[in-house]
Amino acid sequence: MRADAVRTRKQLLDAAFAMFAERGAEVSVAEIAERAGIGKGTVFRHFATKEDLIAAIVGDLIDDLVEAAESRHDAVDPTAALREFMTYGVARLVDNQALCDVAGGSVRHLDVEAGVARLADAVHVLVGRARVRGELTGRDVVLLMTGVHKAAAPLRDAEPDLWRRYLGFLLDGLLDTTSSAPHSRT
Amino acid sequence: MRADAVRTRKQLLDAAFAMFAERGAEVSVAEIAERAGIGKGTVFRHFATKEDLIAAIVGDLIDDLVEAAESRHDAVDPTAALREFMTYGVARLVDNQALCDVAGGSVRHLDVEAGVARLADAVHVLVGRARVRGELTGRDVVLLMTGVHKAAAPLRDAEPDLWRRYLGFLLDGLLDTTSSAPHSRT
Amino acid sequence: MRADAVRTRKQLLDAAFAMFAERGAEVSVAEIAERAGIGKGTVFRHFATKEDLIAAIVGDLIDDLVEAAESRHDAVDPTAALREFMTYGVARLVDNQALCDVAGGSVRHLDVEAGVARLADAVHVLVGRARVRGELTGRDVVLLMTGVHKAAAPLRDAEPDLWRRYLGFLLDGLLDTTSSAPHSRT
Amino acid sequence: MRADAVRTRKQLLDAAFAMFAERGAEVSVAEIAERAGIGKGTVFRHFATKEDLIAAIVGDLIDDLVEAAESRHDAVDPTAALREFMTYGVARLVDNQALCDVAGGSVRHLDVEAGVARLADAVHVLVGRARVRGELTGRDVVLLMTGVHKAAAPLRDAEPDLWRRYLGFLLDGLLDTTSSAPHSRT
DNA sequence: GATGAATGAGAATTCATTCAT
DNA sequence: CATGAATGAATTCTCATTCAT
Repeated sequence: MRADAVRTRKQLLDAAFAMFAERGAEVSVAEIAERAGIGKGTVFRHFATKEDLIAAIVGDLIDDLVEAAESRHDAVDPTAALREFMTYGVARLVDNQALCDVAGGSVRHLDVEAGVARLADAVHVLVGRARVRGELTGRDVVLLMTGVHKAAAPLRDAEPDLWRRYLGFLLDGLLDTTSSAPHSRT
Repeated sequence: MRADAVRTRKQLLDAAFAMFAERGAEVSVAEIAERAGIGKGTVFRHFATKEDLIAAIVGDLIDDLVEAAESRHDAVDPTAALREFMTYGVARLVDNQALCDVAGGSVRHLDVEAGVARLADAVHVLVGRARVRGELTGRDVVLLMTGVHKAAAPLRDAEPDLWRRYLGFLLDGLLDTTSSAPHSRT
Repeated sequence: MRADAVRTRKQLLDAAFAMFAERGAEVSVAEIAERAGIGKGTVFRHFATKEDLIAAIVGDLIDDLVEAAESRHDAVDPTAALREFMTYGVARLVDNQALCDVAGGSVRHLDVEAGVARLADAVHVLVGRARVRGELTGRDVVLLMTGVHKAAAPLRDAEPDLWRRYLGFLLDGLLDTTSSAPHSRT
Repeated sequence: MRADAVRTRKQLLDAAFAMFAERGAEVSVAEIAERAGIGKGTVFRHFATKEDLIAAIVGDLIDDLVEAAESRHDAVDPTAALREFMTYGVARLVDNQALCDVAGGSVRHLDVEAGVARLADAVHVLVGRARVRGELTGRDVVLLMTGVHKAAAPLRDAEPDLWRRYLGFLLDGLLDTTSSAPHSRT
């Protein structure tokens, strides 16, 4: 890909990211193109359909979360690592509210589903090492993160930190708190 | 209202309920009318706008939940009552998947907002009597219920009971478990 | 026709007259029915189509004007009579602004056309006796009256009497002013 | 603007002009698009709303009249100039029958109102120099022109030149005829 | 006879997508 | 390659008219 095409693509992704985050999937391609400073046709040159564009944006978000999970695979305190990861992840979702709302289910896209699967795997490793009550899969954690976000979303403007309280409730139910220093008794 | 009008209205509400539950507020009035076996114009005779129709559907759901909450106001075991109510409520949301998605906030309708406020009040009484950890309002409980539902929603078809596990996690974090027999120490 | 049917018809005509006068032909049959305190179906029992109803209303106006013209057929001062008639007629049109606006041409109805023809004939007699410049038919006078009304109509609210000035201009051009006492020199 | 877009726009304006002239503002955008041989969406690409389209059409007509008035501001015989202008103006209205009907007041559009104000000003200069009876503003002249047109409009097809007679009546009432040779007495 | 419930043909407008320039 | 002009299906909503009760 040529240098200017790369730049154009970045402008497009930045604009789409920002607008989807602000207003959800309802934003029109025309608005995104305008904000990106490019023509409508150019959007479709990069992404065959609007859904492909959304999938690309969501994909970037997922990639970021995968990295966040993997970077904690060798954490000294795995339970704290899981807690940190979930906090980080929900914060990301909150940043992208409407976008998540989009990813929540209305988007049925192969790339997204593959990304979610990768994320679930990466998180599963975290879960496996952490001290959690009962059975819990990486996929469970991913779903629960979206649940925390969506529970707090209606009041995002009024109480931007509400999700932290809700995540706290969940973590209290999920984690074996004594495990916050799991190796100390060895 | 005439007998045939009552029947038509019921057909309309049933169709709208089912389609909103399946596919959310995105379904068009035309589709609802077709499924109900009535004309487009008839929908608007019963509900002046599409939003009014949605509000009516959601309103019925909310009324049911309000009643479910109020009927437990004098429960002998208030903590169990809250648990029961939340279980009942999430089950109702699951029945109406996308509809909840609608109630979540995307719909801005006076009737809905009033209903949600009533529900929060009714639940607040339950919360006040139950043994819960820390501060918790009726509104928190309502929001958390939608969160549980939405977390499990993507897998509703594959694992219809997933929400029960997720609700269990939350309740573990929320309730003071010893309170399941609150009077035992008297 | 039974007595109550007569009463119903009068309510309908009164309501239709008032609403057409206020807001023109755009008012819906439903609104007229409501204002008349009768059912929509009853409107169509009396008038097969909305246009028939409009024609009836306009017809009443025309009948009134025909009478106004005929009552002056034997006036002592025919030129003054014509002037009076035109003043009376434009005033009637102004009362019914939007209605006239409707009758102005958009309505193509046999009854209306017949009424206008009768009116033109009745006015023609007036014109024939008055001292007017050049050729002038009854139909000309009728059309000119609507023209005066329509010229002033856009400012009806701001300057309710503007039409009197405009009618004055026209009469100055139309009438032989010395004729105000046409028989005095005999 | 691209060459093909210019052509499309012209087709659109021509079609809209003709159809508004024939049938007034009631014609649907769909019909205009069909007559222009373009898609419905293309109409809205050029004019955001139907009212904008109407305003554009009427605006062109008004601009033409403003120019016609201003070009006569320095006429040697001001009274003849006013007569000429009014003749020219009514002729333009006759070309656009229903369109004028639109401009008459039913359309409430900022651009149109501004244009009419400009026209009234330009005509006022003409009136100020002409020898007219009594008080007469530029706005009066504009309104009276529409009145002449509308009076004759119902018979436009049968007697296309009827408006000339009616304008003659009005001018006889309006103008001080001796002024047709204003310098003769010097 | 009266009623108002039901109808469905439009109307204006939006927007993802295609394609000529 | 990039552009934005053109498209037309889809959407919400209105209203004259019909007809079962």
